[in-house]
Amino acid sequence: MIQGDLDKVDIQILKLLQQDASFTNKEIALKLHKSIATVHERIRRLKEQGYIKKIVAILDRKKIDRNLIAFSHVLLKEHTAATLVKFETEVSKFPEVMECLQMTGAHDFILRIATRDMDTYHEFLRNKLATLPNITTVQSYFVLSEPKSETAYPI
Amino acid sequence: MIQGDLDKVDIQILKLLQQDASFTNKEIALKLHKSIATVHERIRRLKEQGYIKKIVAILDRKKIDRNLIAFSHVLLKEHTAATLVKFETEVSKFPEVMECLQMTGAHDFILRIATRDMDTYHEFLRNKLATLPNITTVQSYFVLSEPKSETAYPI
DNA sequence: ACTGAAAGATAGTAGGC
DNA sequence: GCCTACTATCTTTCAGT
Repeated sequence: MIQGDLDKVDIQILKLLQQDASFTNKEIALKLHKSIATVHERIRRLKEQGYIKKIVAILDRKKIDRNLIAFSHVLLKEHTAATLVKFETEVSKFPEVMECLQMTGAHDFILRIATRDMDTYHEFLRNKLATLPNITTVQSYFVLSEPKSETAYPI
Repeated sequence: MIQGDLDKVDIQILKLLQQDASFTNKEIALKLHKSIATVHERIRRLKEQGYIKKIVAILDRKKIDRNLIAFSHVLLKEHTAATLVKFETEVSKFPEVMECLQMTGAHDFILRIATRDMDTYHEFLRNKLATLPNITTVQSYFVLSEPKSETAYPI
C-alpha cells in the first residue's frame, strides 16, 4: 500500500497542515483552488482515518527553560520480552523523557531527555533513570545546536 | 531567568496546547475557570512573545509511507566554522532530514532521516548524504519501535 | 488583569449537481 | 466528489470594573 488512498489534494493539505495547522479552511481552499466545504470534508476524513494524529503547539524550549536536550543511549542486561516492556513502561513515565526509541545496532534504546540544565539532567540520571532495573550502561550525548528541527514528514 | 514571566495560568495553557492545540478558547476557559477573553489574550501574548512557535499537524508516519526512521551519526573531517556551516546548510536542504543536531561526544552530528524503507534510505545515503564534502563516517541506526514519542516539553 | 457582550469570521451541515 | 447556501460556533474586539 503506497500512500493509502490519498490523492494529490490530500497530500497538499497534509503538507500545509504539517507546516502550519492554523491555516483556515478558507486559506487552504484558496491555495488549492477548491471550495471551503471540500477542504473541510477532506480534513475531516484525514483526521477520522488517522492520517492526522493530532494538532499541537510547538513551544520554544529555551523560553520555557528547557535548555538541555540529551540523547541517552541505554544498554540493557537482558532482552526478554518482559524486560523490554518493563523498561519501556517505566521510562515512559518520566516527563523528562520526550522520546523512547528502541533501536537496531549497538544500543537498545535511545532516549531524548529535556531538562533545564546539566545539573538537572545529572539529577534525573542518578535519581530516576539509573534506578530502573536491568540497565547495563547509559551513554549521554548533548545537543549543542539544532541547525534543523522539523516535525513535518517529507510527503 | 526561570520560566520568563509566565504565571500559573500561562503554564496551564501551554500544557494544554502542547497536548492538543485544537482546544477552543471556550474549552480552555472552562478548564481554567477564566473567561474566554482572558484565555484569548493570554494565548495571543504567548504567540506574540514567541513561547508558542507554531501550531502543526502531527501525522501518522506509517500511514503516509514513511516506515523507516534512521538516526545517522556523522563524523566530519574538519571542524572549521566554514566546514560546519557548509555541512549544516547542505544537509538541511534534504527533505528526508527531519532533524540535524550538532552533538557533544563521539559524533559531530546526529541526523533523523525519514524514508519509505531500507532501499530508499540506502539510496539517500549513497546519492545524497555521502556526496557531501568533508564527511569521514556515517553510522546508521534504525528505529525498531517507539514506546514514547512526544512533542510536548515537560513544564 | 479580568469580564461580558457585540461584531465578524470560521467551522460544520444539508441539499443538489 | 464537488459545490452553494445556511446555521452554529468560535475568534476577536472593546468598553467597563
